[in-house]
Amino acid sequence: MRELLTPRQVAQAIGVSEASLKRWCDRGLLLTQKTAGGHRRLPLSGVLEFLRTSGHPLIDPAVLGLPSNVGKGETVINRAAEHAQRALEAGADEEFRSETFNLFLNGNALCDLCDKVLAPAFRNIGNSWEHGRIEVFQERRACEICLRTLHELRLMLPALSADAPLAIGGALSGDPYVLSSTMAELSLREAGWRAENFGVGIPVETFCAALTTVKPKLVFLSVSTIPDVAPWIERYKTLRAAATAVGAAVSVGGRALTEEIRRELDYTAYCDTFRHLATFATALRAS
Amino acid sequence: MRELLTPRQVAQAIGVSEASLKRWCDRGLLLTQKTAGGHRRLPLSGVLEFLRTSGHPLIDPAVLGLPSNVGKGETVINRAAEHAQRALEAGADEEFRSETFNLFLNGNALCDLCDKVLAPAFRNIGNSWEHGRIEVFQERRACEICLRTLHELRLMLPALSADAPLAIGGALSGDPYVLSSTMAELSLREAGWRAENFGVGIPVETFCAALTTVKPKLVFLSVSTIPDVAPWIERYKTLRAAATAVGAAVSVGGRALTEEIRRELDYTAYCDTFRHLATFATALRAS
DNA sequence: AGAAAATTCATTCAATTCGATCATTCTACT
DNA sequence: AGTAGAATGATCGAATTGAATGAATTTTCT
Repeated sequence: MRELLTPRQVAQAIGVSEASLKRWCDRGLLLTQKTAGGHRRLPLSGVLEFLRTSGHPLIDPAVLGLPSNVGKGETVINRAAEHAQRALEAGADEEFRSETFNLFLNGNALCDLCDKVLAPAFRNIGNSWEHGRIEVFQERRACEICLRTLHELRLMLPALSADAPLAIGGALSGDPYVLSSTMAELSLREAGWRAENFGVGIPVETFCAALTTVKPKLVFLSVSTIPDVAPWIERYKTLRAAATAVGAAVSVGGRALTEEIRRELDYTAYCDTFRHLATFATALRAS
Repeated sequence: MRELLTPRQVAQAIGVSEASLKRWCDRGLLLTQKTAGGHRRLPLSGVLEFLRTSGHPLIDPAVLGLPSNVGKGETVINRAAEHAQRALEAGADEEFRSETFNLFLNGNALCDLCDKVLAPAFRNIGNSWEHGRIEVFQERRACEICLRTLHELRLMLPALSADAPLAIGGALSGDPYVLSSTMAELSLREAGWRAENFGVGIPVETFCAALTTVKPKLVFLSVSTIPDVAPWIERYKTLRAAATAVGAAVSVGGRALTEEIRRELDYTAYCDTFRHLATFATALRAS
């Protein structure tokens, strides 16, 4: 834990503007040190003292332990993934939430957030789990926390325009990974699509029924695991044919889709990343 | 989402003058925090608490970030289940959301909301699905919508007190129904517990590991389906023994727990409804 | 070590909120 | 009907807040 904090960190942690915080420092409400150049530095103990004596609420506790740079730089993003992983494994939902929100509010697109922070974090969590470094409940708890946060981020997206095209999607039966279809849904919503996520374990037949019922312009399919390749490909072909019949595009993605499997498949777009999905969807919408 | 609101925002939202609102704050009718400069800040959860308990109408929901038509109509909890079912089957998420919020703001406890509206609605949806009246995707979409709304309601609960006891829970492997453990989590949080939901498909061993790691005071187990009774009971007994070893209570619930099966089980409490769970948890907390 | 990028500085300015006071409306009781 | 007491809404000057500015400082790279 860091000892000295910048005014910005403290301002964010207690939920006031930097200007007000500095005024409080100058009024002596907070113990303040100064660098040789005149910049304020606030010892953590003094901040805690202030919180105790003034009764001021602590809005964002996680910031007090976090590095100050919340930007878009590569290193920042990498560190964010590690941080997210640690917070998720520890079940520190507040910390994870505030870090994710920071990244979003600092202008990172949701699809990039998913690609560069959340997906890597869960890849690592998956690794930890396979190597027995963490328990299953930690992985499940992490999913719950992340899902909650994603749902909250969804609320922060701008309202859809009336002419937003419809996309439906999810994962076929046998695929238990709920997060990636939610991430795909969010990426599409961010790109202006009315994306409906059906979740995991959707039989192909009901996908086809949905295609004819709600007539989407796009079907997104998240493929995290394929228990048995040959029948899966057959099922996919059924879906693809149904989509083509109603003029819907099909985008597939997910780490189970190896190059070999993809060679067998016919699709409108294969998306390596959620960013790919978003750009593809934007292009499709324009046409 | 804004955590803290200014008196002006709240005054506009509930349709009274700022002067009156400030008097109410000073009389303790609304939970109020103050900035170092003496300005009032009102946490959203406290405002909602006030609205729910006082029955005061909500004039301008948009200010609080709520759906635009909450607080408008008289929503009776009796017909609500049917309405919710229709909206969920149709994928009308906004409609479902605003109706659920209405019920919440009208002072209905979350556990009652789950018991009297959401659970019946999903029972009916399950029936419709079994009789082929709706497609699988409609049921899954309904789950997604409901889960999102539950997560949103979670944000509206007042902050946990520092001494809130810890509860963990979820559903054992083989149980696919995610909603009920989330409802249990919410009911417990409303009752002042720091409830952590691990979700579905938790192996018994990792439950035991969690018991020794995080040392909860309560384990809640949601049982919607039991694929094979005898081994399930064995697994449960392992869990129960581990809980007893660390002094944790065990509450079970769910429609798969028939009377026959319950006779075989040893537990601290069997909860027919989420209301039962809440009252049991409150009693346990008091001791 | 040096340059570029990011952060923080002090200050100003418009908007908001403070506490207090006053006229009006509502309610309960005789 | 009449009145006392309480709650409401409006208004006031003083104080607080948050955003923006250009200059100075710190951090992060090469």
